[in-house]
Amino acid sequence: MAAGSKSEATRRRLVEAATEQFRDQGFDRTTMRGIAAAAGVSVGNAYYYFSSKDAIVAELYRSLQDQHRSAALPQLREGHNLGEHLRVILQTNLDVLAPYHSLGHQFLKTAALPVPPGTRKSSTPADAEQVGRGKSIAVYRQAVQAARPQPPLAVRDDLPELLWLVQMGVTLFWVYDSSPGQVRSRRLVTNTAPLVAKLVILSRLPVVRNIVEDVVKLLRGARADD
Amino acid sequence: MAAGSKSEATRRRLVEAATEQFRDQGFDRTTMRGIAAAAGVSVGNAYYYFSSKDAIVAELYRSLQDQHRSAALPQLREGHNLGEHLRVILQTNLDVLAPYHSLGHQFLKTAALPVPPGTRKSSTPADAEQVGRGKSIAVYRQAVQAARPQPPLAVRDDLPELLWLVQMGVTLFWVYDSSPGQVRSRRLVTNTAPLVAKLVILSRLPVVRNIVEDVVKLLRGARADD
DNA sequence: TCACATTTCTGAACGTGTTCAAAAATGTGC
DNA sequence: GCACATTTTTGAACACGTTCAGAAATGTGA
Repeated sequence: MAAGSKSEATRRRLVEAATEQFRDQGFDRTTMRGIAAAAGVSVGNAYYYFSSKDAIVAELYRSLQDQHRSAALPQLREGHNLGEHLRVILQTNLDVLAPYHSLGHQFLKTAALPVPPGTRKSSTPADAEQVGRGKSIAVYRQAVQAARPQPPLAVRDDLPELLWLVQMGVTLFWVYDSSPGQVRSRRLVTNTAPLVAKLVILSRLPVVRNIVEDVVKLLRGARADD
Repeated sequence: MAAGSKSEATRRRLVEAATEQFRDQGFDRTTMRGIAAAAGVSVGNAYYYFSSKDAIVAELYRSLQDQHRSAALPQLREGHNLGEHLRVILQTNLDVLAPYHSLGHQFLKTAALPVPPGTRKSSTPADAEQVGRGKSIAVYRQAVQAARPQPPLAVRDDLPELLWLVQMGVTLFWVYDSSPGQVRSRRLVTNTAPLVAKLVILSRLPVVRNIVEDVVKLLRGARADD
């Protein structure tokens, strides 16, 4: 067997126990002692694999992001329009996240949003950004590429990142959506997708295109590193 | 003296001690024991006045919102254009929040965003919304009213709420802005204000107005109560 | 097999937010 | 002033996330 497979097994048991308890009892009622017990190890040992309770949540979020990608990508069939693609991706996102709605706030805190100030690791220059941002944008790049009709050239390059921002917004809404089953978030997706698609089409008009360009510039300026 | 003035004094001492420690040491390093000690009372007594550490943060946020209103309103001089007003309000907001940047995430969690699902108090039908939402929107109503030239009639009614949403977005950005002194948030404000103002002017054009109307409908639909 | 280094694991201990029974202080009707 | 209810205060106690010194298990080279 591969070296460290025993270690990997322990780690996997911890993740599985944690995932189950997070899903069934939410964040607060899930304790490190409970996770460790369910995984058959001591508390201290859980901390050998995960530096904090939040770190386990972050791992869970990463895994959900992967599930989302795997579920969404095969549905991006060539020839559908952009609105359809956007709707599918956003809905799949909510589907995957749904069982963990009570963890939503932790997802934001520990993974979805930029690193909170004060905590840094200066490893490689390519530092850790929001979890899965790059990969998520890649999904939208695929969605844009496969869409028929093709979005106007003027916005095509920036579109994947903008659509990812829309996803972030929807996810933010979902996190704080207290409606039963988060119906309101589902409705938001239903309504947002065609609206965004319409907006993309309209960006052929100079007025709209200029606005979009301004917004893109605004976001770039906000991201600039000094 | 008014009845309960001794009690109010204790409460005030707690708030002052907490505010100072939150400002100087941030959220985590401020302890309930520390707050209680600085206020000259026991831990348990602090919980007689505030049901949790978060509740003190919520109170602080409420007070900062009031400060923001008091500082922003007198600057809304008749005759300035909407972009100026928006810039002033947003900048004042960051000015007031600045000393408490390390509390930003708590602000979001406990006050700025809608109540997290699962926690409810069924008092009066008019339930507690986001802290100060109504009052904040009133500031923007005033800003719109005093602006010259007046925004197009088509969007004038919805504008205050939309501008408040912009403020929420900027605040969200600020919370997770790790640039020194949150310069990026300041720049975001500088760039956002004129862009929004330009957009408002453009909403005279049918295309743009329709988009804005669609967005408003979208947000109303998301807020609807089933 | 042995000696030693590294990885994995343990459980007690610390400081935290929060709760609670009961004490002290204050108010109220007479 | 006195009995009693109410408000205010106390400090011990609980469960939690996290840390840590060291024990056990596993790997490594001879």
